[in-house]
Amino acid sequence: MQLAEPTIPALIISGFHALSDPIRMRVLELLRERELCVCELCDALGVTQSKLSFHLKTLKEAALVRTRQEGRWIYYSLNLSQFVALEQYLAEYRRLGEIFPARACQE
Amino acid sequence: MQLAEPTIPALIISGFHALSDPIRMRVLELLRERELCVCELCDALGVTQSKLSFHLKTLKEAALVRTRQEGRWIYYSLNLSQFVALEQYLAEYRRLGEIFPARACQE
DNA sequence: TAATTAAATCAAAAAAACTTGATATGTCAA
DNA sequence: TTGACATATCAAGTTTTTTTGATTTAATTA
Repeated sequence: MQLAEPTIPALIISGFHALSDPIRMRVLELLRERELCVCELCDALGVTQSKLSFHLKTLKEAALVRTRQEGRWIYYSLNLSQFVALEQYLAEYRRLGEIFPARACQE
Repeated sequence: MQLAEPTIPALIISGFHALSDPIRMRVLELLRERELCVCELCDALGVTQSKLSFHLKTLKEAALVRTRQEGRWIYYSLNLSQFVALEQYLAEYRRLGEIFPARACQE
């Protein structure tokens, strides 16, 4: 992945990138219910530990998840504030629509 | 890119993927001002026509932009409804935070 | 301490995304 | 018509991302 323009924060780009993979999306959807450790996620998703670890790292680097250690387990949970940050980035576009509403009758 | 779970619509995945590249992001930011034709975007971004065409196709397949032909020019503009769709997908996660607020004093 | 388990890391292979330069397509103007 | 221009497409090469299997690290239990 190439470097972003200064105007586009790296966490925004890496956040959207993290959201663009089905396995990672499924991880996030599972974490909506509650925090889960890696082996629970492995079981639920039916993917190898090593593969999952790769995707968890991607999610963590994008700040979409947090981790917490308990004994030898690492529990993953959602970092909602980063979801909000991405949502707000998109919301900037919607505000535009309110300023310049699409003209009717133009396709 | 792998196939998504049935629960995750393809346009959501491809939308986030389209948003994960700096060139495409810059295109979208330029289009916030007004619709632009390909050559205007080329000039503004300083990228080759062929490269830009590749990225525009990605954006279009993700339904983030629309096109309109005028003579030999193709004008690109934002498709705000798809931005809203992505925003709403993320907003589902925020709703969660309201239901299960993060406990204070925990890291 | 030795064995076991959870998870991360690494290197190599595979797959996907992106770039490049050339060519094709369609539109307009001379 | 012919030529010029705007854009899309294509094939080849390059880079990045993802997968795989093996290994490592760290924590726990026997």
